[in-house]
Amino acid sequence: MSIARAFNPEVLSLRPGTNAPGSLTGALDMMGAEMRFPRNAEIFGEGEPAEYLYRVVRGTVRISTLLSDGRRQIGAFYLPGDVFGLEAGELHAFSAEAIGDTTVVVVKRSTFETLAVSNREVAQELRTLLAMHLRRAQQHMLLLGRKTAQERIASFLLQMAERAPAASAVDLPMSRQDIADYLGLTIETVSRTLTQLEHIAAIRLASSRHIELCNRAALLRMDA
Amino acid sequence: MSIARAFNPEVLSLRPGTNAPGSLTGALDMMGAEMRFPRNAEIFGEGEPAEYLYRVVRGTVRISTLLSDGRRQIGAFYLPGDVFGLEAGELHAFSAEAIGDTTVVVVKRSTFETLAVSNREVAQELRTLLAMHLRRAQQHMLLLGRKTAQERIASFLLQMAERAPAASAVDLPMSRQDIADYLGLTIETVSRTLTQLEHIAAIRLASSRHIELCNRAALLRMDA
DNA sequence: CGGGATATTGATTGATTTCAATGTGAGTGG
DNA sequence: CCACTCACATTGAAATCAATCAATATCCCG
Repeated sequence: MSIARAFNPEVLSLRPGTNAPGSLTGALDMMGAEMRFPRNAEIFGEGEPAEYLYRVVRGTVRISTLLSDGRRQIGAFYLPGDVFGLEAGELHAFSAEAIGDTTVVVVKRSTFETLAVSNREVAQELRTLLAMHLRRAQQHMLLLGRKTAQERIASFLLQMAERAPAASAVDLPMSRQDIADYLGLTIETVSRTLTQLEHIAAIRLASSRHIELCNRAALLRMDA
Repeated sequence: MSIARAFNPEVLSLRPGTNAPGSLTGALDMMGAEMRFPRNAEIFGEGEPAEYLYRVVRGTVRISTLLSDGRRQIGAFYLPGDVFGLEAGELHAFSAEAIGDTTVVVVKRSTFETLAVSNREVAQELRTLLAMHLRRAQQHMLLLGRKTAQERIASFLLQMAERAPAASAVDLPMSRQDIADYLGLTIETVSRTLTQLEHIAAIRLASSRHIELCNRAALLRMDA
């Protein structure tokens, strides 16, 4: 049983609203219950009913699926501000786990669907959100399909940098294994490729989780 | 300039409606202008404004993007009945081409967006459609990430079979190159893997475009 | 019956995986 | 404060799968 369902979000205290009513993320903040998940806790599992919509407040979330023999594909990482948990059908196609201690706000999906019926702004936002997820999935597809290890790592670093406070360095919340499973590589290849990028002075590995992008142009060139 | 814009769909004669008003595909059929594209014609190009929504009537469509050095990734194939052309932003992230002679119906996106505002059924359908595309993209991601050539081909064949009239055989509208670019493999690997599957009697290559699935269980086992 | 595009098959190369060992860093308890 | 430990990361050597290079083969169409 996932931790998400061990609690009942509805009975948790509501947090005071912080912004525009009517907007989806606003509604999430206003009506959402805050939940905390420790490192590696499951937020929802593959195949479980998709009852809630989530927004990351602090920490990082990964969604993933397992192949029968244990190979894992990570579908996306969600950073603070990201909304996740939207699904095509009634069931989650991926499972979601906290990477490191993570706080999310949660609202019932049905709440939104009700809202969307009367509130065209929310309906529009739900569509925009879905479209954004679709675009990201397509981008990820491109990355997995025909790129070399070096290109994948370069794309990944640039992608993370886009979302980082400082564009010239990234703090990776996830392990090498997570990166590998996201990029369709092995942990060894990720490690080797990073060292290789350091050798050509495209990056600097300040520590294993903190990477400085010394030569953004070089990375962009690799991004193909 | 893409052929799609060489015509103006609005001046083409409207076809009589054939079904439920209010439904999205119904509206597409009713209000949509029919357009024909010869083999390999571009329906829309990457980076062009996403002004229309399309539905395949006859034929097959592929959406693809090119990497800088010519590598191509096919994002999806659309068969008769499929709706495509929805986009996150204002611009197409992929280009779309007809595989073989193809007929589509087209409506302006703005028409739908107007409709969606007043008609919650259409709004709901747009969301469902987006969600379906997202699910497919995620599925495709899985296929590209950590699967062997054999697993990719098996998945692909099963996926095509699901949509075929007879589940025990598939007629492939696309070339080996298209399959390769969809699966992130080379044409040679696709070809070799198909012969290999024939050798183990999982399939039979009646002709290069017509494949009989002799042993669905074996393919499912490979699907991992 | 060409002729060009499409597909298959073969030989070889090469990138990434796999197997294996070593290194590093954070947290714990002595 | 240091030694210990465990998880995580890096590095090395060998094996493997798919890509590449190259040659036929087949199909479709005029």
